[in-house]
Amino acid sequence: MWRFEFLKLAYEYHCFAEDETLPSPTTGSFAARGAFNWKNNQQNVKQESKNHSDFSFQTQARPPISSSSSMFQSSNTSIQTTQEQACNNNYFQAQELPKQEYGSVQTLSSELTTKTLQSNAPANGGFHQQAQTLSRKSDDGFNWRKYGQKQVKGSENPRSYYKCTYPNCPTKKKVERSLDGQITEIVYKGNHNHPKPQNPRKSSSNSHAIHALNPTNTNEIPDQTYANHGNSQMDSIGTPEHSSISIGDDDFEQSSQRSKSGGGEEFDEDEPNAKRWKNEADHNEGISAPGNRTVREPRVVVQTTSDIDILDDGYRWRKYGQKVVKGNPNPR
DNA sequence: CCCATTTGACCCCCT
DNA sequence: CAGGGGGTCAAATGG
Repeated sequence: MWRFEFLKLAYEYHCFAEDETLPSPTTGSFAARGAFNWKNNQQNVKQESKNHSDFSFQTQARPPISSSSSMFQSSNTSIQTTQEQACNNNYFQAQELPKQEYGSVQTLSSELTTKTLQSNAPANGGFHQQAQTLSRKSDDGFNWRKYGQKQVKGSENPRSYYKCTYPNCPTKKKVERSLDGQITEIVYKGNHNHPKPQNPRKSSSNSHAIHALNPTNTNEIPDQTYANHGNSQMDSIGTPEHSSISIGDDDFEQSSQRSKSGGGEEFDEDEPNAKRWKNEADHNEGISAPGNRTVREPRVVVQTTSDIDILDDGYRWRKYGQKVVKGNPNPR
């Protein structure tokens, strides 16, 4: 059961989604990317795409029965495209906003850290197994291959690096796990340039759960479409990964141009992606917020700093109230 | 034998 | 300019 919550500067819009198949409550953030170089692990294929989006989220185990909460925030880092955000049954697009605004968002949630998640993560064995399957077995419907693991300074949790096994797919993800196996953070990089595999190789139970998602289910988690079909309501799965911003809509090239022209963070296409990803991750971490609320439904929060009141998510929103929330200078 | 994972080494961006 | 550190490579290992 997921609940998406769009926080929009002053007002808060709610879009509810329920999805029993989501692996765990997550907290995340978005960041768009510029060009990057992709090097295939086995073929050493250098591939360039001109746009690239990241989606990072921090996650915590969902108790076997009681569900916890989650939320992710869209970082307005450098996504400069059509400002589309959708919270619907199976598709989600984050909107791009000028980078200047990012700082405020970061400040807004800068204190929300992974540690908070960890502290609230249940330490039961059931979750451990879930965490194990989360990345290794493509519970998100995609196949991932682990290509590295490293101990990151400042965190005692090892970080694993995965890449999508689909040929030439640039998508990667980083998974950080706590010592007990709980996933504390996942950072997605790139858009899948292919549809979700019909039969995910290693995805058994989870994949079933994913496929069980009815496209007509209006409460499904935001979905990520692969780059070439950004606007399509393609077969979707309810995983955070699919929430990665489909800023590209059509293809990487267009997205890149948008990113550069939008005054956002400019990425040199020649720049190796390694550090870029690092920076993005930093951004994401800065804006990521933990989903540690003990509400029944995991909550997804998308924060934008757009000046317009209408969320360009393809849906119409009617403001039905405004309130000053304690501890928040901005009226809700 | 094939494929995925492990893991130490290397690359290179950032400070 | 150099060192730190994150990201990636690729040989070794395991299933």
